[in-house]
Amino acid sequence: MVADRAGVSPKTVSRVINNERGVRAETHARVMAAIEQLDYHPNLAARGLAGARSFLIGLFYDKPGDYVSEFQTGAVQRCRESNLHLMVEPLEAGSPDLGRAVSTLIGQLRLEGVILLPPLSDLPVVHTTLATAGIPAVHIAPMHQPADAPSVDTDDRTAARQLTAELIRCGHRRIAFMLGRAGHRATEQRYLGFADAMQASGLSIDAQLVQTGNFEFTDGLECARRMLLSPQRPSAIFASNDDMAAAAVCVARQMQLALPDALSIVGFDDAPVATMIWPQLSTVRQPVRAMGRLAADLIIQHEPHRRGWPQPMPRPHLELELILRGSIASVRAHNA
Amino acid sequence: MVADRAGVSPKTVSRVINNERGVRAETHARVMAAIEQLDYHPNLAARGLAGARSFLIGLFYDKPGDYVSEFQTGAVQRCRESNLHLMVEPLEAGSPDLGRAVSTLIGQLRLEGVILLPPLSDLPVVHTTLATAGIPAVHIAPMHQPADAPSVDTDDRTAARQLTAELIRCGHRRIAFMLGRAGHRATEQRYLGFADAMQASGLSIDAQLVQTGNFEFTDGLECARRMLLSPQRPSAIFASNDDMAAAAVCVARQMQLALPDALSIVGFDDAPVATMIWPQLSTVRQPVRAMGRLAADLIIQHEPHRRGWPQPMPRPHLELELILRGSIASVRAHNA
DNA sequence: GAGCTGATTGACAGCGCTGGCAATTCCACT
DNA sequence: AGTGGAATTGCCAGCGCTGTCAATCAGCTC
Repeated sequence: MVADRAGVSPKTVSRVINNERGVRAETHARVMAAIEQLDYHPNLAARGLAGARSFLIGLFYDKPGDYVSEFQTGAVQRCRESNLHLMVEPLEAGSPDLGRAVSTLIGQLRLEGVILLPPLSDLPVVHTTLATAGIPAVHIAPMHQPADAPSVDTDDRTAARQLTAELIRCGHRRIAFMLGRAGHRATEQRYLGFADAMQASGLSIDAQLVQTGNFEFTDGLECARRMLLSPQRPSAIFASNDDMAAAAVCVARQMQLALPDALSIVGFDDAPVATMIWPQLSTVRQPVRAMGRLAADLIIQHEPHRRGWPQPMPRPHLELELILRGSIASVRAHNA
Repeated sequence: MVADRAGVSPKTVSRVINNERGVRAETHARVMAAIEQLDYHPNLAARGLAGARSFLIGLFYDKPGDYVSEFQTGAVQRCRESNLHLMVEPLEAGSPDLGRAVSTLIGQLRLEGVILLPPLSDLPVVHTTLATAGIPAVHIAPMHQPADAPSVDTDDRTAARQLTAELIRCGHRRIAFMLGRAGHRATEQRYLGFADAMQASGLSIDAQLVQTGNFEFTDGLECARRMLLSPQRPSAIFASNDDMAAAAVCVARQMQLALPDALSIVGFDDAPVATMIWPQLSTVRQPVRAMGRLAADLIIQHEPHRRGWPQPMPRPHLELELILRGSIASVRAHNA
């Protein structure tokens, strides 16, 4: 069809579409014109079948949420630049036949690569199944970086250190820390950053003031209560995410504490809730969309050559952005 | 491969996979066993190419967010039951070459159907492009229901009426209303429901107490301020979504109003923020995941026959769930 | 047991494109 | 003009399945 109109063979049209070299400029133009006029769109399935590829990248996630949506938007953007498409697949991290589910997906779709959002990025079944099938996978913020696959991370530790340092700079000495879910890289890194800053300033961490909140708002309520009821109340709370920080705000309010003067609260993620409460949360913004973009990029960079990953294994760390808002106040002399 | 092992022709394997009738039970079992043993997964691209279909449904959205992620999860669930896959595609509602983008997508992917999330569900370009290509589309909560395509809606009007009635039952008489963005079906329906309830109780709506907030938190702040500064302060505020309701909470707090006693506030959507502030918002929960499921279902029901949509055009309305939480208080005698 | 009908099954071509080559064209240089 | 080598282009087969239709088979009837 297009070939006829351009007066060339189908193969030449194929060459133009795939941007192969060795097509005379004049021919190229003629073909492009024909494509344009006929509003021709090559059939992905046929291209895939003939070329033994799929033009598909998978994005596997567990729980839906803001994060997923934002991440996938970034990933799709990058995919488009290379004429690929993103296949989103919710997967149950706890399911017993997760492995089977994954192998069905990759078997049917012949995905060219897969992006794993946490906590899937830490499940051995997923990793093994993918590796066995020879499908390149990029792990997002994994707890344990796989030796044979790249990962995309953010430097949570540094950001947590900086945010803690800011609290210290404002005169806070007793700072409570609310941990996220065990087994998440973020949980570990954010705590380490907090500890770094405390240690650097010669401050001790009161074990009573470190509570585990699993990243959930409701857990955060409980943690905050325990913290604020402790004999020596902290002057600041660092929550590992904004949901829990919001919980701390609620509890403080119920206890009639004047915010932020009587209690500074900071979170992490810059979730929507961070700016929907008063005082607005100081927090750390994650470049989620950029991470999606980068993850897709790693897959795409890898793809054309079909060799292993470049060495050293790419492990980009994206920078986080400190967002200081009204939830931090300086400690008055009598509190310090 | 599988055919050999089962001692049948490839065509019979195909029949089994596609669940076609006319395969003897014994043969069917033999093929299934072979499939199982070989861990065989049919190649989607090949199936698509040969069968002139794609096994792909598109989900087009504009802005990422919680809603999208939740919706798509429901849609994928339904797709899996029919061995289909969901292709998510962020599209810029404002872009001048939106039409071209859509036609490229459907041209390449040969989507079997498309689900349009608002505001895309109201853009004529999208609808026309899809219709021209003969691709079934389901419009989610469109402002104007297209005559030739089904839509999935929620009964916002009824829910808004019920929630307003609840406020009235608690003794509220002066109730302010915060409108969403103009041109959204939700904006209109929620207001109408509010007006229904007011009228049913013989209450008048003070024009000063109806403000437009565009569904944004920041706009909500401004609206709430105007409402609460008005000569006769309302005893309750109905915000068209939870983000704006959260804004009202913030403003009320800054004005030292005791919540919920001095001011009741209700929202809509049951967004995450609804339970992350104090008092927790009374609101209306949208069955987002169920909507995703249903939208996919409509496409899938339509597909096998390749005829037009059934008549009358399916326009399911899902029920919303009233969620009553702490943000509503009864009006004291002296306020009423 | 022949004959007939409907249920199963298989043979074959082809979906729309891309690899792997062979054929052709182009161009610089003798 | 003749020649060799590189640059273009086309031919052919086939990717892994399914649509079509013909072939075969099982179960009955007489």
